[in-house]
Parts: sequence; C-alpha cells; structure tokens
Amino acid sequence: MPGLTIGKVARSAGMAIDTVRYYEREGLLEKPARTAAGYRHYRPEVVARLRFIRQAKELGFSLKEIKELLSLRVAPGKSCADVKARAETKIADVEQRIAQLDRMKRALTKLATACSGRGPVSECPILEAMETRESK
Amino acid sequence: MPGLTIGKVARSAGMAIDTVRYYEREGLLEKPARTAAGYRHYRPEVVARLRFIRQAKELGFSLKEIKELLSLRVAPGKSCADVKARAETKIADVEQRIAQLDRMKRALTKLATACSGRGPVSECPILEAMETRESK
DNA sequence: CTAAACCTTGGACCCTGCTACAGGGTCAAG
DNA sequence: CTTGACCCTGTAGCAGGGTCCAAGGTTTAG
Repeated sequence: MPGLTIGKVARSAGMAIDTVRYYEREGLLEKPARTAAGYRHYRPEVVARLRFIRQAKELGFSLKEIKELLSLRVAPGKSCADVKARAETKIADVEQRIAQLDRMKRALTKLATACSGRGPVSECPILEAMETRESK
Repeated sequence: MPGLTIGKVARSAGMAIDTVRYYEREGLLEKPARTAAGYRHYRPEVVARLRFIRQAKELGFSLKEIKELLSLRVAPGKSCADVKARAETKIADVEQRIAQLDRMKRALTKLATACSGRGPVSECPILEAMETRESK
C-alpha cells in the first residue's frame, strides 16, 4: 500500500526487479522495511542510490568498487581523516581514467579528421592515433 | 625461432598467454603466422594492439566495443564518410563518460573537503555530493 | 467476486571474460 | 640426449553480474 514498492524503484532507476534484489543480497542496498504482507517498501532516496550504481557500472566500476564509493562516510569507528584519504585515492583513480579517455578521444578525433583528408590510411588508424607510448 | 612468440607478446602486453589466444578466438586479433612447428609468430605491432585492448577494458569497454574501435578503418567496401560517422559516435560516447567521471570527481572532492570542516555529514555523502539531477 | 498485476522466496541458468588442466609436441642449454 | 621451458589443441571450470522460472500469496480494477 505505501509509496515505493520494488517494482516502482526498479522502474525509476531503470533496472530489473531482480537486479534490485540482487544488489540487496550483495550489500549495496540496505534491507528495506517490509509491509505486513512481506512486501519491500523503500524510501525515495533509494532511487538515487540505484541510479548511482547504474552509472558507476557503466563507467566500468565493479560492484565492489561501487560499494566502497557508497560507503565513503564518517562511520562511528572511523576517523574523518581516513575517509578523506580514501576519497583522495578514488579521486586519483578517477583522474587517471579521465586522462585515458581523453587520450582515446583525441585519437578518435585525429582518426575522424584524417578521414577527411585523403591518402593512405594505416591499417589500424586508431592505434596509430593513440601512438601508445608506454614501456614495460 | 623468430622474434615474437605468444609468451613474449603476452608478457609485453601484461596479460596471460591464454588471454591472447582467447582474443584471437574472439576475433580481436588476426590469426598470426605460424612456424613450421605450428607456433604462433607475431609482428611487433600486436603488442600495441593488446595494450590498447587492456586499457580500453580497464575503462569499461566490452570486448565487443573494443572490436568496433579497432575496426574503425577504411575498409574496401566501406566509405570514408562511414568511418568518420562511426568515429564521431564513439567520440560522443567517450565525452559522455568523461563528463560523468568529472561529476564523480567533483563529488569526491566535495566529500573530501566537507570532511575537513566539521558538522554532521549526511548518511551517504557521495550521493548528496553528486546531487543526481536526472529525471525519468 | 474474480482476473490482472504485483509481490515473495529459492534455486537454476546464462553471458562475459577469462583461467586451468590434460595430453602431447618443440627447442635450447648443458 | 635429456631436462626444462615453451608451445599446441582441446575442453572444463570459474567469478562477476545478473536473469528467469516455479509455486504461491496480495492488492486493486472492474
């Protein structure tokens, strides 16, 4: 009877009901309240949480990493400095991903541009455009 | 006898031999030349290709997407305009990922900063910091 | 009152992307 | 000429992340 049933949160977040239950099992979602009949009943904030999970997954984070991101908070036993340190580690990680995507974007742009001019295009232009300089 | 055996390319690219063979089966790698004894023999460029695959995977691209990226080239039957169009689609995709990562980075930064000041921190600060504004 | 539309649990199954054998050749060093 | 490090082709198994029933209870629209 009350507002948010599992079907509703799932639809709002753009995922299947089973997936929501799966996330609950995996500990990404707190166990929700239940109605007398045993139906799960969610607070509206859960939708934002689910959307965050979906987006982070699309960005290539694993559920484990997403769990860590979501648990970045000052917990009773943990110090604020600790949270800050963990957040900074994540920031560095995110920055590195951005940098790599940026390289890829530039490579793609170069490829698209090269396409307009003519002349022989190398066998695998994207690799050439990435000019992967990286040792070891 | 010749330069690059599968073991060597795998090591240079930072992955297992089995993975290289797997990529070959999946069509991400051309079938290499073989020595008389049946050993795979690679050209050095393959290492760059494997590294590209590894990096793209770390960025959250699926093998299928990576295959598409690697096949962005002017093929006999395909027009240059087509390649360009596909490249531009990929560019848009990459840009969106960058934008989302940037939002996440800002959220994390906000979280790390909020940590220095004090006062009550919300139950799930990262979600609050993301202030997910997105409808539907 | 009844059918459609939801919800519950439990367990089986699937896809992706490896990873690990088993059984058997090859090659380079000593 | 043998030993150890590699390579080959299967085929099986595994972790992550879902996805899909079956069998049955609930709620709501008509």
